Amino acid sequence: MMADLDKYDQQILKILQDDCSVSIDEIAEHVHLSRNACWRRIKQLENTGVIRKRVALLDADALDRGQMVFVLIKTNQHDADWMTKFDQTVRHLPEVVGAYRLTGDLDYVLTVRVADVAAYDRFYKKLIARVPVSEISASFVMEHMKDTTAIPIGT
Amino acid sequence: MMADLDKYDQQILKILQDDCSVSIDEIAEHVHLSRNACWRRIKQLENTGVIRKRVALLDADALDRGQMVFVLIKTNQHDADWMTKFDQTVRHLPEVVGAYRLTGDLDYVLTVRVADVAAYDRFYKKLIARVPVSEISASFVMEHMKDTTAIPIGT
DNA sequence: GGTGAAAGACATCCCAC
DNA sequence: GTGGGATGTCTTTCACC
Repeated sequence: MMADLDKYDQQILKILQDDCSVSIDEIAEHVHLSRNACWRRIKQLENTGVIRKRVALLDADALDRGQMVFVLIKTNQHDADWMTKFDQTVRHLPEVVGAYRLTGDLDYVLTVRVADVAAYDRFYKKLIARVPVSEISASFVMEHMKDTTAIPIGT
Repeated sequence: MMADLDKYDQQILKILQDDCSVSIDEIAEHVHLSRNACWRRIKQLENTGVIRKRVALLDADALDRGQMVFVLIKTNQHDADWMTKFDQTVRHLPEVVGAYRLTGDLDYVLTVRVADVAAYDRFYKKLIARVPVSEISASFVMEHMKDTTAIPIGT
């Protein structure tokens, strides 16, 4: 799976996943390549899908979504129908920003963004109205110690 | 906490958190404002911190970090010293991309990005060598059903 | 890989409303 | 707050070493 990325590519990626608003000239200066060489590499990284997209990260508090919640879920219905329903439900509920199927004791974990505990309760009622789950527990985030979209490179 | 963002600001933010490489002209066209009005609004959203940063999202597989792991942690040492040590440990371990202190039965959850199960084991050994935890369990992500950095707006 | 040059797109800022 | 227009910077694409 690992594309063959040399140290120049890795350096470029490190910069861009921290701040993609820097100009190509600045990148070229940091990695000690010409502007053109940098540009060509970035284009290729985009075309090969190593760079998936460029997005703005917003302040959740400013948008009244300051409360992040981890929702741990177990099911007793391990059939394809239930899975499809669950899948569609979490995709459509806007509060859900992450949904993962897991190994181990847990079956699923959701990451949910809401304004406050009351808003979570409304979300919870919506969720269980649409798909039955045998066990569900919410853990509210009290402190974000670390939270990055940057993937560790070369460590 | 909620900044007073009108529908124009909200539309602009929706576009940028999905793709920040679009030009201001395109945004202006979509929200039916002049290029200038859009530009001023974006600058203000940046200055007030509603737009925190702009980043490139990379393909974890291409960087050999395709395995995401949720690490659920409980401690029996609820003192400030332990907390400081734990905090510093997760901040310095590059595999950790998210670390959250929670309410409820769990104390902490980490999101970790590694190449595979063997790499997780190496991480696990590093972690417990640096800070004692009374209970720790790893759940490996089998399927990413949803995974977005976009914060739900106006829903 | 590098240079330079040229075209156009783009962000930026001043002005008037 | 809005839009129009001038300006300079940047990206993008050449051809070529």
